[in-house]
Formats: sequence, C-alpha cells, structure tokens
Amino acid sequence: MMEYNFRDIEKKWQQRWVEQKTYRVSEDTKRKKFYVLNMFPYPSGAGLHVGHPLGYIASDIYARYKRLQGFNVLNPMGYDAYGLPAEQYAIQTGQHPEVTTVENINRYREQLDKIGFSFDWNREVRTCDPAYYHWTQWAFQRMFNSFYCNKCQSAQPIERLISHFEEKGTEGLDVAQTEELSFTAAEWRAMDEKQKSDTLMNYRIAFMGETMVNWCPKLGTVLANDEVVDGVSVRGGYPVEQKKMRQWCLRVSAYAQRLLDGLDTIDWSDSIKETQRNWIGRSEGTEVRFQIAGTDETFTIFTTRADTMFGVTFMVLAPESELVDKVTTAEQKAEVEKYLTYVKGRTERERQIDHKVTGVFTGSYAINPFTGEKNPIWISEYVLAGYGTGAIMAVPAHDSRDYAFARHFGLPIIPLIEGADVSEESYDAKEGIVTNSPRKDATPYCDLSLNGLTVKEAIAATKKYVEGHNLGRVKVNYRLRDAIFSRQRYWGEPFPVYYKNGIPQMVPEECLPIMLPEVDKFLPTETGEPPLGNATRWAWDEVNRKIVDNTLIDQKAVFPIELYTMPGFAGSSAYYLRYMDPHNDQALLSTEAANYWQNVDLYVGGSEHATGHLIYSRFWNKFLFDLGVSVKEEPFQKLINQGMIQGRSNFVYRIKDTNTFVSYGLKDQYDVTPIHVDVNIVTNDQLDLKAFKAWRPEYNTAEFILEDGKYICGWAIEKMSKSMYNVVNPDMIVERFGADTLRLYEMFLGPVEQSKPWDTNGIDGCHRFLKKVWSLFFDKDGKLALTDAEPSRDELRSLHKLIKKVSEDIENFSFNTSVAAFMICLNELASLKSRNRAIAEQLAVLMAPFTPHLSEELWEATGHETSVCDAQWPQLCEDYLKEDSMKMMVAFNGKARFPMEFPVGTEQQTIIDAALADPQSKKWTEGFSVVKVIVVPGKMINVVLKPAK
RNA sequence: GCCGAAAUGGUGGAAUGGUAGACACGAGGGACUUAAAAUCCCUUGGCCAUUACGGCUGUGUGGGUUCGAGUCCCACUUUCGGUACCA
Repeated sequence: MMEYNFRDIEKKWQQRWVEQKTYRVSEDTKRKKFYVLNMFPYPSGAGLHVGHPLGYIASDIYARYKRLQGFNVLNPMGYDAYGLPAEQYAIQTGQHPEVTTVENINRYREQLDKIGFSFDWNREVRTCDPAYYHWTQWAFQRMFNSFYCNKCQSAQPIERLISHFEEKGTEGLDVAQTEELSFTAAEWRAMDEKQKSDTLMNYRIAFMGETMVNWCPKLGTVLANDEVVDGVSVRGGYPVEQKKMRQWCLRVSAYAQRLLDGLDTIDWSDSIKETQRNWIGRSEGTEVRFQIAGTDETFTIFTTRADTMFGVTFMVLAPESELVDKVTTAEQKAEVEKYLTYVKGRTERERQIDHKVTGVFTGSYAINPFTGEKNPIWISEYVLAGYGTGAIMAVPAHDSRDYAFARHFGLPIIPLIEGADVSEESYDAKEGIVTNSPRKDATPYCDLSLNGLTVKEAIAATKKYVEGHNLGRVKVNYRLRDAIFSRQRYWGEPFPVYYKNGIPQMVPEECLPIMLPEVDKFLPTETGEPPLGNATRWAWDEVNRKIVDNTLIDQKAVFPIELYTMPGFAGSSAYYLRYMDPHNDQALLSTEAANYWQNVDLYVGGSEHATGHLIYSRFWNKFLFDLGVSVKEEPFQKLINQGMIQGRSNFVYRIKDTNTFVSYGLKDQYDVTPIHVDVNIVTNDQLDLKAFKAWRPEYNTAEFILEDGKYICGWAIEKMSKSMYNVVNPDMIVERFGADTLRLYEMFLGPVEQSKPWDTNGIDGCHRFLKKVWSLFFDKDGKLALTDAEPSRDELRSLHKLIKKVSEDIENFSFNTSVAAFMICLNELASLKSRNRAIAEQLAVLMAPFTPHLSEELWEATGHETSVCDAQWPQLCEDYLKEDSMKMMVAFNGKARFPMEFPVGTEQQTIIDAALADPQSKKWTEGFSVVKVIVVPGKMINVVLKPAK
C-alpha cells in the first residue's frame, strides 16, 4: 500500500529546487515586480523553535501566491548577525563571536531549508559581512557629511552649510540643529579647525554629541536601561551612575515631521501607526519668555496650555538646566547644592520608578508677562532637561504634577475653568470655559482677556497675543530623540573614522570598508577603553591610506581609529535595499535595481520593533531617498505584524516530600507542588510514564496515583522557553509529520497577527487532511486514480468556491480560514466521489503556496513537466458559484422559524407571497397582522408582525 | 496614568447586521481487527424533553439603536501589548 510518503517527497523536491534554481530571481522589466520581506533573524544559539517560522511561512505563502499570479517575486532572507549574545559568549569562553555566529547561521539555514521556503538564497546578506557593512559605513559617512535643511525638508551636503557660514554666518539659517547657535561670517572665519569641527557637529546628521548614559565604572561600559536594576548592574551588582559621554548620534529628530506624515501613506495597522505617532510625540505649543525679577535676564518656557497663563503660581527648572546657577541666590545656594547632589545620586531608573515630589526654591522670581506677578522659581527633577526648554511654568490647578508639587510645598492653586473643583485633584482636561483670566480683583496688567472662551479658543487667542506682542513664539516640539549611535562593544560595525588632533576625520570613501580588527580580549581595556582598544592594528595611515599598527601613531601621518562600534540597528536599517542588488561592490545598489524593485511591498515581522527598527529604517530610507539612492520615501508599503507563538506547558504534581505524583483530577486531595514536565513526553495531556521515569534520574523511582489508569497533566500557556520545558522544535515536527503539515498547521492555528499557543496535539488534523489529498489522487497501490471525464457542475462549484475563498483569504492574510476551505472542498469532492483530473490539478495549484512539496509531487504525477511554481493561479468563474436554488430562512419578528427554497432569481414579491402562503406560517401569523416583509436574498425572509386588534 | 488590541464550547478558533459555534483537536459511542496502529461512521455549548417532533437558553457585564446585534452606539469589568514625570 502506497501512502503519502512526505519524507521522500520533501527531500526530492527540496533537492530539485536547488538543482533547478527554482527560486532564483532577476530583474525582468517585462514582468511586474513584487517584493516580499521578513524581518531577518538574529541567529541565536538556541536555534529555531516552532514559533519563529510563523511569519516566514505566511510571507512564503503570499510570495508563492503572487508568483502564481504572474508577478516577479523577490523573497530574500539573511541574518542580523551582530548582537550581544555572541559577544557575551565570547567574553565568557574566548570563542570569537564570528565563529559562534557562523555556527548559528548554519544551524538556522539547516532548519529553514527543511521547511521548504521559496527564498532566493543567492541574495542572502549578513550584517557582519564586510561586503555588507561597507555600505553601512558608507551611509554613516554620508550622514556625517550632510545637514538637514528645514526649508527644503531634505538632507543637503555639508559643504552648502559651510559656504553659507562663509557668507552670512548663521543669518537666515533654517536647519535642524542641536542648539540654536548664532555667529557672523567673520566669527566663523576666525574659528580654528577644532572650533569649526565642533560647530559643524551641531548640524551634521551623524554627529558627535555629549549625552547622558548609564555608566558602570566597574564594568567599564555603558549599560542599557534594562541592564540596570535598582541602581546597580544586573551582571555583577556594581553601582551605575549617570554620566555625560561623547557619543555618535543620528539626527533622527530632523525627520520627525516626515516620519509622522509618511504614516498616512502606508498600509500598516492602526495600532502600530499610533505607537509610532506617540513615539514621535508631536506637540503644538507656545514658547513664552519670562523675565527674572530684578535683572534684565529672561528665560523661555514651553507650554501646550497657553490658556493657563493666568494660573501660573510658580516656575520650575530642570536640575540640569544652565539657568540654575544664574537664578540661585546666595541665601539659597547651600540648599540648592544639596538638592543637586541628591538628584545626581539618583539613577535614571530610580527617577522612573518612584515619582517622589522633591524640589528646592532658588530664591529668585520670574515676572509673568500676563499678570505682572512675581512667581518663585523652583528646581525639581520632574522637569526634564531634554524636553522643551528644560523649564516650565507651573499651573497647579490644571496639571497633576504641578498640583502635587504645589500641595507638597504649600504653593497657591488658582483654578481657571468654570466649575472645576481643584480641592482634591487638578483638572487636567482640555475642555471647559475659561474664567479668572484675568481675575476680577486683579489690577489690569495686559489687554488680553480669555474669560468666557473655550480652552481651545483661549489657546489660540493667547498664541496670537504672544506672537503679536513679541513675548515668544508658537513652537512645535517632538518627543522623538536623536539616536545614540555608538556602543562600547566589539561585535559591531567599526566606524570609518579616525582622529587627527582630536578632530574626527572620515576615512576616504574608496578605502571602505574598514574591517573589524582582531583582538585577543573582548573586554574593555585596563584603561577603560572599549574592546577595540585591545586591537594592535588599529591606526590609520593617512598617506598610504591603510590600516597600520598602533605603534606608528605619532609618527608622521598615522592616527588612532575610532574605538566605538555601531549599534544593532545600524546594519538592519537598510538591508532591504541591499537584497535588491546584494553582490554590487560599487554601490549599495544599482540605479537599475532600485528602479525595478522600488521598495518592499509586503513586510512581515513582530510589532516589538515599532519604536526601534521600524523608526530607524524609515529614517535611514528617507535619508537615502534625499540622496537619491532609494526611490521611495517609505521603505515598507504594507506591514503585517505576526503574533507570538506561546508555549503550552505541562505540569505534574508531586506530593510534598515524596516521589509520588498525583494525576491532575486528584491533585486537590493532596499537598502538591506543580513541576514543569517536558511537553514532548506528554500526549493530549496524558503523561508517558516510561518516558517520564527516563527523563531524569530522580524520577526513575517515581510512583503515580492515576485516574482511569492514566496520568493526566495540568497545563498553562506561557512563553516558549527552555526553562518551562515547552519548546517544540520544527525539525522534530518536520521529521514526524513533514514540512507541508507543519506549514499548514502553523497557518491553521489562527490568524497570523494574533498571539496563540502552540499545541502539537492538533497537528494530526492537518496531517490527516494531506493524507486524504494524497488518496484523492492515488489508489491503494500508488497508481494515479484520476479520470479524464468532464467535470460535473457540482465539482466545478466546489472548486470555484475554493478559488474564490482562497484568493480572498490570501489577500487578507486570513490563512487559517483558507486551510479550513481546503478541508471543506476535499470533503465535498469526497462526497461527490470525484476523482476528476482537471479538478484535482487545480486543487494542487491552489494548495501550492501552503504545501509546495506535495503540490509539486501531485503536479508532476498529473503529467506536468514544469514546476508547479510556474503554473497559473486558477481563474475564478463566478458562473459556477450560482446555486440552482437558494435556501432562505423564514423569520417572524426576527426569529428564524423554518427554511424555504426558491429557484435563483425568484422575484421578491413571489418569495413573500409563497412564504406567507406556506402552511407553517399560519402557526406564527395567526392573531397578528403583517406590517412589512424584509427579504435578504439567499438568507432570510423576515415577516414583521404586530398583534391584530 | 495615557495609548492600542482583545474577551465566543473542554481546547485552537469560524461567522459582508441575517439559522452563533465553520474547520480542527479532544472526549464519548460504533464498524473493521486475535489485538494494536491506521482508517471509516455517529454524537458532542448548556438545560429540559424524546415511540414523533421539539422547546428554552446562550458570544465578559449593564444599557441602547434595529424587524433582527458576537458584529453598531454608550458605560463598565477583566486580560494582553506598548509607553510613561514630554509640561
């Protein structure tokens, strides 16, 4: 008996695909392109579990479907190969990260190959490959040599800015910048080289800046926020402090508005667009200047609530603000110093976790330009130096933080909105009618009155007044920060930068890439320099234009090279462009390739990258778009966020202090401890006792209290992880059921976007289905059992229903329902006893995106010589979908009662008459009169009744 | 706190405002078999009824719109994501 032998079939076709280069693609201007892309994986040491391929399978189905529709489909894959785990492993074992990374990549590749993807492996990229990071370095240099022009909203060569300085200084400048500088052409020309370099850093898109970081002196490295808990490092428990450090940064904030606007042009889920909008955090407000009482000095605050000008009762500065020194009076100096010391000792983390109300009075006052009142100036950590101007006006009645502060320090609270009760808490809502602005008892100070206006109107009126009276300006602020672009790590892209007299210089473009040097230790140096400080060959010979030994520094023209490396997102920001032309050694990609492939039509990946990779990539692409390298402003037209596959853990229950395990149903009668048990020795929650005893030595002598002769395990949905013993490996599934079954089942589990648990038990259904498909084509002896008769109308209807459903479902990414549709169709064919060749062939094509190996085999068996990949997606003929008759439900007052059948196309009135005339209707209509009848063709005849009098 | 998504049988999940629970798993019963596996058939939301038929109830909670609501509107509860002194 010849059964569905998936092992041989899958091996055969996977080999043939390689031999015949089935998935090789090239630019073909005669065909329309379609670019499908998955977020490339970081090859971790743990290998793939069953959750990882979910998105790859979904996009592979889409890619294959598009190909069957005649598109020239680009569906590449590669590796995000730089990353922390490999480096940590290197530090612990001395194993070079490259070795581990390559091992892991090979393992991934092996696992991926078994699942039957249509990737064009010829286009593989690895971020750690010098031929790849050449272009990461190149892009960085271009960013370094660019500034952002606000007027033309695009990146421009830095030379243009320099000539502007030469001619006019900063006059008439409207560009993105770290801080607003002001100098004349003469002043610019008077600057020395170092000063000019420092000044330009204020404008470059890739620039060197001073920023606050978590610094751990004992570990000699910067730590990310999640590597610090309660002020100490997670690894080692060493204290962590806030430190200002020089770092390379990318001026992502310059693109804030374009990043925001672009969201309206792309086909992403509303939730992820919203996340990005929040992250960019555009806020329209007003900057207002306050005069420091008794001086000529002023300072500027930012507010979105210009309507609350008359409710200001104090001012607050960020502790890091440069104003602090200026406004602190002699009497308050000691207090202020004490407070600043306290704040300095607080880590970022502590400030985030507990929002203690703390602060100190500076001794100075600011004059409110609307009331003339003197408001005390305080310092508090709740005001952040990095947002707005680092100074605020406090309106405790209408801001909860100001309110808490006012209550704590006994400062006045003036309500400004009619009916707002501020006795217990502030009234933060931006609605209501403004009052007290100005207060009735106040001496008139300015001619602005907001009383009687709505909040919205009051804000607009105040803005107008501020601009008209030169008190400040209308300003848009963004929450989006510039990205810190350097890491004190080894395993990352080196910077193509060297330092000449402390001034960063770009290595000439023709000399790229600068290769990551060898080191003997992956830790920081003894003097606290990053790991690259251990490299002996890490100096730049400017004359011979090559990397040379460090010992030559200080001789002639040899200079130290940057010791920082780039962060993870550097390599992953433009990889989708490189896939278009992966072997090009002259450019990131050719113009031809860029013009043909344009951008990614469909991008699949996790939503956890919403505020990381997906922002950086969009930024990077926009920059390259400004350079004319990328031809589309947005890199990813449509985005699908696949859900996580969770683990389904199993538990056994050990009676305390014994080696006896009690079955789930009886566990409440004992004092038990639940213990995770390997899900691979449990079937349908029933424990394999033998396998359990063999699982670990201590369970060798285990005894069991069973129910109905079985040991039933408890279960829970948790993250899939080794420690929960709920990891299911795709190789194991492929070995037992085949890749096609795995693909089908992963899709059948539920909607791609949704998180759902993996439960191996359900896979049988999909496997059985494929066996049934096999036996539709072949008899018991393995002979093709199809007939060449004309297909019947019923067969054709079943097929075309399937074509319609599957085509729609794939377009909508609703793969679980298309799998169900396959099963329904097969059942229909079985009940029709259909073995029609024409129908069966079409079924094989429809299934090809889901089960490519099986479809290839069936396609070949039905006498085709080409790959099923080059078949044509079946044409839908609506004609076959028409039923001869339609079944409709007769309902009375919305309640369905009995079915009736009518020939297709029956007149509405005929239907109504027939329904009312039906003897069964009498039961419901007696004693009632008919108000109206609603006919939903093919579904429902609803008779609306009311009692007859 | 704010933003977003969700809540349907024992389980995963279906349902353009029109017979809720498609499809599958599991469970129960049966056929075949010495037996097991495999395969096939029947039942399977709950409650009541059953020699016929059937009836009631049911999509997190409470309201509303509608002839008709899982679906639309309002309020709430819970869960999961994201984010957080952003003025």
